[in-house]
Amino acid sequence: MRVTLRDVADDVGVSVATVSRVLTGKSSGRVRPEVAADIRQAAARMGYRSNALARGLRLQETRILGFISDVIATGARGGQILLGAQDAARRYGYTLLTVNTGDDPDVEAHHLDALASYRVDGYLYASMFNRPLALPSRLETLPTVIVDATSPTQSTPSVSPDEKAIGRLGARELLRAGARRILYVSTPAPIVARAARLDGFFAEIRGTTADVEVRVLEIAESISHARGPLVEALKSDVDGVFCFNDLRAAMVYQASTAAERVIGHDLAVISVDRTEMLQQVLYPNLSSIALPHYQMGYWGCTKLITSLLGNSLDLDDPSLTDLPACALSHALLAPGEPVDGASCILTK
Amino acid sequence: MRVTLRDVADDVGVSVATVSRVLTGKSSGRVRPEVAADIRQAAARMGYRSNALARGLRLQETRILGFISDVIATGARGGQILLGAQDAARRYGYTLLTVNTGDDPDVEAHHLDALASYRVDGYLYASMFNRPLALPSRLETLPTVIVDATSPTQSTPSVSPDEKAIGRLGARELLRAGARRILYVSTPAPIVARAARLDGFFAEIRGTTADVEVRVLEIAESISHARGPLVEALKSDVDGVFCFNDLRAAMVYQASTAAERVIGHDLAVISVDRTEMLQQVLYPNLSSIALPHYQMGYWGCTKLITSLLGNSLDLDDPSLTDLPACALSHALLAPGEPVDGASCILTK
DNA sequence: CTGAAAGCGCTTACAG
DNA sequence: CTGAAAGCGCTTACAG
Repeated sequence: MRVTLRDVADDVGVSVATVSRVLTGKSSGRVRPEVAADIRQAAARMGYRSNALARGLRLQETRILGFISDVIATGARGGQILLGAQDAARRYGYTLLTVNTGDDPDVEAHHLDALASYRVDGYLYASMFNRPLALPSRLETLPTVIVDATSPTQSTPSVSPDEKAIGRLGARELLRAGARRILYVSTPAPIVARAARLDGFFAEIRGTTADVEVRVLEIAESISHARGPLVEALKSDVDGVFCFNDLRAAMVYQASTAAERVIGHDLAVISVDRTEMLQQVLYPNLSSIALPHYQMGYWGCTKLITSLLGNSLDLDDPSLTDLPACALSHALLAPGEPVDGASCILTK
Repeated sequence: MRVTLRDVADDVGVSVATVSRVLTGKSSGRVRPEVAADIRQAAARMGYRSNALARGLRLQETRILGFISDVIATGARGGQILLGAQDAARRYGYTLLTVNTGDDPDVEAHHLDALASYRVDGYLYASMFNRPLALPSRLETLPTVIVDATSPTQSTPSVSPDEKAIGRLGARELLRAGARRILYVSTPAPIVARAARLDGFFAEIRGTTADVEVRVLEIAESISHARGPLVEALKSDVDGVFCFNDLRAAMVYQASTAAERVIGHDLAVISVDRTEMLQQVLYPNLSSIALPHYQMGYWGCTKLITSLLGNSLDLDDPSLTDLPACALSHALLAPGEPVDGASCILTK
């Protein structure tokens, strides 16, 4: 039913070998140009589409990559990683077999079986947030790149956001906006980003000559618990707030009303995540440092493919070397001005 | 390098035919039980994993399904469709080849080529929001199910939310909470959901004996434009608000502060979408009707697979017949009480 | 109960 | 410049 090499060969009156040579671009100097043209034309006319299974079987190379994520493709951020990876894959003629484990080892095992069955050439292992992430042992010996996480043993290449740079950047923006008594709204969760952003933040503060006071407040993700402490903290003479993420920034917005502090006037606020929905909803617009999810996906996939092909990354390609931790922003702090970039951490 | 049927056969001392029979479950009464046991054991010991490419080539059936979406897998809601589809696929031994078109015809064409190359058995075509959606012509003759959209020509099976039921449900909840002067905050976008939810809403209102007044206000998605009209509207004697979606609900929350109306006290609010992030951020917790994304994905994928297998849907399976347009909810209107369900619209 | 053989659709070394 | 042939790893009708 589907048209095959054989069909095209019969139509033109040549052998399948010749058709194959022409259609895989191995014909220059090896097939008469007129014949090649005929073949290409017939293939197009007949709607020939090479069978990737047969090709994969023969070549022991499928050009399929397994994209494994915990619960990532579910959230908006994870979607961006997937998109970036997909764009990179497309560019090199690869396709992604996506799979979600829901952080369930049984589900993961099932999916790893499936991916192995389809003989994917390599794996992208994506995490829903930056953390040390041990690869399932079955993947340890296979071509794999970790995205938005790091290998605890450094044995696998990975891309993750430069959390310290994010902290630095946030501090810089608040200082630039004139803030001197800063509230740093953090998370109680012991994740990589908590410590690293705080480090970067203080590193930047120490580097300034201004007299700055910082208070760190950790709040949970539930507004009902966070509200009280936040209102309390905002009632003091705070003039700048660094928010660990947009969720907390949204809480700060709510609390600021109760504390009768006007954001953009009494208070400068900077946050991290650039959540689209909150961008549309918060007033005045939230200044937020974007995490480079798309870029990490793109970089991770390119890294994987080039290593599969035995090449190294093309460092002249700006999409590979220019990995900002943030791009444009509604700049509440200095309206109209975009917030600067900070880079990713690439291993190997 | 990879272990094959041949390897297992040699190890046990039988032919590949016999091994194949045992491993595909076609051995009962056709292979001696002891031999079968030996084979299974050897296969497990050697870590044999059947080659899906060879199988697909031989059987002309790959058990791969193409999951095509516009920009859907990028958002949180789209992720849920994908998850549901993935769970259904896994249950039947299928795997998903996911592809994002970004609403770009060239990208779509490229991906359709790729999916055709891999000889996927069928297609799931998912939309980022409920709309009439014409299938690319190449898919028209292939097994396809549309998810979160409807075929304008009714020629392709589809699942989409029962928007009217959502409108009805919202009205019912507001009435139950005692609201009598209702503000219906809609969207100016001419999409299916706008008209259908409004229809359902008014149908429900007309069915009540209470004396209810409704005012419809359409606002765009930008807080800076919406704020003025919303504050204005809320300053009147409104006692209930139906929000077209959570984004608008968040705007209503903001505006209510400026209008000095207290949500949960002066105002009952019901919304649609159940956006997780906003659930965590809005105070008091937002009552929001969830859209059945996971269920639509699950249903669509099951529908596709059963039609591929020549079966019809198993209507005794509750996960297929019980498709609520909403599930649990923080019920601001009547704290603690979950909001009822409303079903999906399934075609064919 | 079991095996030899054909064939799914490709690619490429080999021969001419 | 071109073709016949082998082989990737399976499954299954056919023969025994």
